[in-house]
Amino acid sequence: MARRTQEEAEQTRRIILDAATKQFEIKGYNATTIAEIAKEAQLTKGAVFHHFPSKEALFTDIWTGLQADLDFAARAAAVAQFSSSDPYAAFLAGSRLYLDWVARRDYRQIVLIDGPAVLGISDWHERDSELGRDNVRAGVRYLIKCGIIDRRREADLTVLLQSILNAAGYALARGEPEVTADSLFDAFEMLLRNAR
Amino acid sequence: MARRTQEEAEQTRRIILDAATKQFEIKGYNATTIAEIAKEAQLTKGAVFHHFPSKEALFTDIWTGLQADLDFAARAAAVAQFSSSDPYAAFLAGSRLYLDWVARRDYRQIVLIDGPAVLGISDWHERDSELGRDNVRAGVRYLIKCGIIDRRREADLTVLLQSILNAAGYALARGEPEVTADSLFDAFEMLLRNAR
DNA sequence: CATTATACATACCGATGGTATGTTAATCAT
DNA sequence: ATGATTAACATACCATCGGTATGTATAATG
Repeated sequence: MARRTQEEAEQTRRIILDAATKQFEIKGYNATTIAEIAKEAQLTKGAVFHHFPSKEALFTDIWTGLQADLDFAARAAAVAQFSSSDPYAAFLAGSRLYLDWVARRDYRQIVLIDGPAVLGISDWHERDSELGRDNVRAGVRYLIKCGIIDRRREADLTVLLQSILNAAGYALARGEPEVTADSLFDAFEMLLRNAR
Repeated sequence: MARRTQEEAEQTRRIILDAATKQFEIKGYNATTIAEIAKEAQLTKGAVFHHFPSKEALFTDIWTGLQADLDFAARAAAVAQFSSSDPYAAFLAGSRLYLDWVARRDYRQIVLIDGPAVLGISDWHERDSELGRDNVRAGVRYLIKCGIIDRRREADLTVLLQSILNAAGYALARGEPEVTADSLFDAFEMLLRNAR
C-alpha cells in the first residue's frame, strides 16, 4: 500500500498499540505473535515493524503507557485529597486507586507478570522507580515526619507497602474467596494505622 | 551414541538440570536456548528432549525443585523453633529463611521473575500456595488466637503477609538501594509486632 | 541368546522474530 | 509547480529455535 498522511500514520500506530495490548493481556507476551497483532489490527507484519523496532520495544511502549496512566491517575486522586490538607488521606486515596488498577487484567498481565521477565530486573527497576514508587515513598515519608517510624526504615517500608499493593493484585487475579479489593484495602489500612 | 545404564541416565538428567538452571539464572528463560543447554551439558538437543518433553517442562521441573528445597528448609527452621513452643518465633524463623532464599540469584530469576510469566498466574499461585502458604496462615491464626486481629481478617492478612515476603524478593532482585534481607526482615517484624 | 526397550545422536520441519526490498503517495526543496 | 526525497506501508525472504521423526548401539529382559 502507499504512503499515508502523518495523522493517519499516528492513528495506525495507536491501532497497533491497542491490538498488541489486547493480545498481550489475553495470551501473555510469549504466546503472542507479531502476525496475530497485525491481523488483529488488520495490517501486516511490515506495518508493525515500521512503527516499532522490535516486539520487545512494542511491549515496552505499552508497559510505559500503562505505568504513566496509572501514575497520572494516582497523583490526581492523591492531589484531590491533598488539597484537603490531609496527607495521610491523600496517601490512602492514591493507594486505593492503585488497588483498582492492580485488579485490571491488562495491568496485571503486562506490568506485573510479563514486565519483569521481558524487561529484565535492571530495566524494570529503573523504569518503575521513576513512576509508581514515588507515591508510596511520599506516604512513608509522612509517617516518618509524624515521628512514628524511624527514618532509617524509609527504604524498607516503601518496599513493603508497595509490595502489599502489588500482592493484592495477584490475590485478586487468583480470585481467592473472601478477598476483594475493598477488604484488602481495609487490611492495608489497618497495618498502616498500627504503624501510625 | 549408545544406550547407557539407568544410573548413568539419571546422572545425565542431573547434568541437564544443572546446565539448564545455570543458563536460566544467567540469561533468563526467553534468552536461553535448548541448544545452549545441551552444549553446556556437552550433549545434544536430542538428549535434552529425551529427558524432558519440552522447554517449559524442563523449566517447571527446576522451578518445582527450587520450591521444594526452600519449603523443606523453611519447615526445618520453623520446626526447630516450634519445639521451643513459641509459634510466633517459629513463624519468624521460617520467614527469615525465606528472605535468604529470595536473595539468591537463581531463586529470584527462576521462581520469582520468570516463573509467573512461564507458568501463568493461576499455575504459579496454585503451586506456590501449596508450599508457602500454610506457614503464613499459621502465623496469622496465631495473631487471631491472641485476640489482636479480627477473625474475619484471616484471609486478607494471609494474602498480604505471604505476598509481602514474595515481593521482598522482587525488591532484592531489583537491587533496590539501601535494602537488604536483614533490613526487610526487621521492617516485616515491626509490622507484625504492631499487629500483635 | 534373541527380543525389546532405552539412551542418546542426527536430520529434519514448522513457526516466528526480524530484514530486505518494493510500491505508492505525501512532503519538501527549489 | 515539479522533480527529488522520504515516509508508510506490503511482500518476499531469511535465520533461529522449539519440537519431531528417525537412526543406532547397547543395556535390560525373559
